[in-house]
Amino acid sequence: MAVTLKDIAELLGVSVNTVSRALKDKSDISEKTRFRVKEAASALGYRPNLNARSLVLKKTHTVGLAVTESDNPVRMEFCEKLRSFAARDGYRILTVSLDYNWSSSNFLAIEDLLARRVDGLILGATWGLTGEQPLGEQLKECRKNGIPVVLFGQAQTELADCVEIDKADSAAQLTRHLLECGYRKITFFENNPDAQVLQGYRQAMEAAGFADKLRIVPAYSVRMEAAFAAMENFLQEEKELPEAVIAANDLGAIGFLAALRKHHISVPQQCAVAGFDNISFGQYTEPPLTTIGYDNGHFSETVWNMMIRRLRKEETGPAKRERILQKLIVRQST
Amino acid sequence: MAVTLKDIAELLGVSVNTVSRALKDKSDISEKTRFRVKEAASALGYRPNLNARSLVLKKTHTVGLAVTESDNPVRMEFCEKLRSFAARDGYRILTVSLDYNWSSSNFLAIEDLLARRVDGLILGATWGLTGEQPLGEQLKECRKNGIPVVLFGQAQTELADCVEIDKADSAAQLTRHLLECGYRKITFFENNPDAQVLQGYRQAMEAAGFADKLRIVPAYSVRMEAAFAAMENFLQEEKELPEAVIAANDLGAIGFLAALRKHHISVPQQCAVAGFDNISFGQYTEPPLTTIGYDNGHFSETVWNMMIRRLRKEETGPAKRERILQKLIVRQST
DNA sequence: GCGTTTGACATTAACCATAATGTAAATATA
DNA sequence: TATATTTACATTATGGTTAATGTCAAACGC
Repeated sequence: MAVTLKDIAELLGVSVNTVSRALKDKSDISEKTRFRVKEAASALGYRPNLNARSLVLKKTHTVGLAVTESDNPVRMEFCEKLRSFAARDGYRILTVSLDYNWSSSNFLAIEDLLARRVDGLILGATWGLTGEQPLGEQLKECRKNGIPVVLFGQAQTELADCVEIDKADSAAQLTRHLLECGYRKITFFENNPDAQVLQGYRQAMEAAGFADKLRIVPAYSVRMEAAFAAMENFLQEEKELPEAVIAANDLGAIGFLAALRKHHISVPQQCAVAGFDNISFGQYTEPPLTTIGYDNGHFSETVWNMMIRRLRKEETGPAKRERILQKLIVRQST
Repeated sequence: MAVTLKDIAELLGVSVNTVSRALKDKSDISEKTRFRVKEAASALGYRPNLNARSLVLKKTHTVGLAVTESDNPVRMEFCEKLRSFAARDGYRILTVSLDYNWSSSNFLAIEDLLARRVDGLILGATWGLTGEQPLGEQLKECRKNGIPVVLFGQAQTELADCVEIDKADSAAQLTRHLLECGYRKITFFENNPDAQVLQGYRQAMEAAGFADKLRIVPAYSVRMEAAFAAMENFLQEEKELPEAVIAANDLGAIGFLAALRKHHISVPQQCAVAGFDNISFGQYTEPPLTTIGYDNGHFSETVWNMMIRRLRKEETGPAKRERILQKLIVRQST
């Protein structure tokens, strides 16, 4: 259906090669022929078939992006910024969403990206990534095939470049801030007992000599509705209000704010609230939210820069590791 | 570098075709050979080259998605849901971001999608889309080449299927709601004088006999920061506070809420606030936001269903048009 | 026992593009 | 003038896959 080089060649009575070279302004073509070819191409509405070109050149100018938590606005913003950096450099981003817990559908999604011969792979790493896992095999395959991989988030592997966010450190910073404010009974809402953030929380509490005040509520607080429900549930069950609560992220903290408001608990007077991620809504909540986060633009740019340097072979050494700075943003919720 | 059918064929001393057929469980292959081939394939780590396959089959199982306002969380959520519907049906979504105003880079972005031979194209339509525009030509090309196109948003063309959001109607509904609440001095913040929302606003005001109360402030209010600034500016310049303000979307409304709070203006007592889109944050603001919007999940599903029906040739007729229902959500900001 | 079917492969063509050679005529050089 | 070079093409190979034929021997029917 679509117009091909062959169609143009047959129309003009020249060879396919001539058409190809003419359209790309290469040598060995007379001005006259070049002109005739370009005329015919635009008259017929020729559009190169990039799949065929990729097949020959072994470059798709496509980078795969596989992310978890794709419903999180911060993550979405990250992906969007990544797309625009990539576009600037002539690459397209093919995005797939992964389950939060490692699953075979995740494996297949990445397999699909590789089957589509992406030039590189950017991967939101929330799993352990030990060598035995199928993902580890995929990463090794990528290395073998010269496909650069950049991980972002919390990765514990040397199999690929990584832009790291030290969640334990950020939790520790946040906890220290709350301690400095004078809060002691600080409760952390986190479903996953192995989460990095809990390590930071524990470490900071213990370092300050308040190990006995450690309090972890095993409830999801990464979404507003879930966090709202978790807080309501918590308020019903507990007799004693904590002095401060930490949510798994800002979305959760916003849910907390709403639940506390519903129960006429003033923030931060009766209970302080803090979250992670520094989402843009944080400065417009009531009260504005104290949080710790990174600059999403800088984060995505760092990830993309690593990728483009690999793609351009400006960087060819072993796996690099970069750490993104977290910034405590103190607002009125603490 | 990557393993091909040929590699397997040579290893086993059979033809490429045999390998291909064996791997796809087709006929004309003995059990023994099939087994040997599959063993070898997994041993070598064979992964089909989907670009080559696409070249032959003329199907990429990829749908292009071109959107404006890609920094809007509602839009991002829409894209994400679309991706998951597509994934369920075995398609990948290749997303490109377009400028809000029609530009040549938009043209090139869509051209790139077509050059990559997407099976279909989903397009966020915020432009007039008259026939003269290059986009109109691209849409005609798609039709000629049998590439289904689904537009969403506000499109005024018969060149493609369209899932429509009647912004004028929603503005009218919102305005009527405010009038019913007893507000009369209703100010609309909208930068674009030709915006559909303003037509709805005017129509509702005039129908209620308050044409003299029409008040439009030409300021951007589609982002929180911009809306915050616009409202502050407005409050400084104007002596008289409106009874209600309408923002171009919920993000803007949230910016308004923050600005009004800063100036100790109570909402909705001194000034009501309303927006568009029904973003999920709306129910967690202080006060919770009155808004009008559609169900994003239903919206994206409708769009995808149109696309998949075209892709599967279950629908082959002329351009279809579907309208998405808008729902007024009254909360405490009015 | 001989023609016919069929099972299990191989061969060839096609998809659309790029790149490496081949080639004939025109021009330049010795 | 004879040879070397250049110009402007065409031809062929290549990329990895699928699909349409080709082929040959074993199994089958009568």
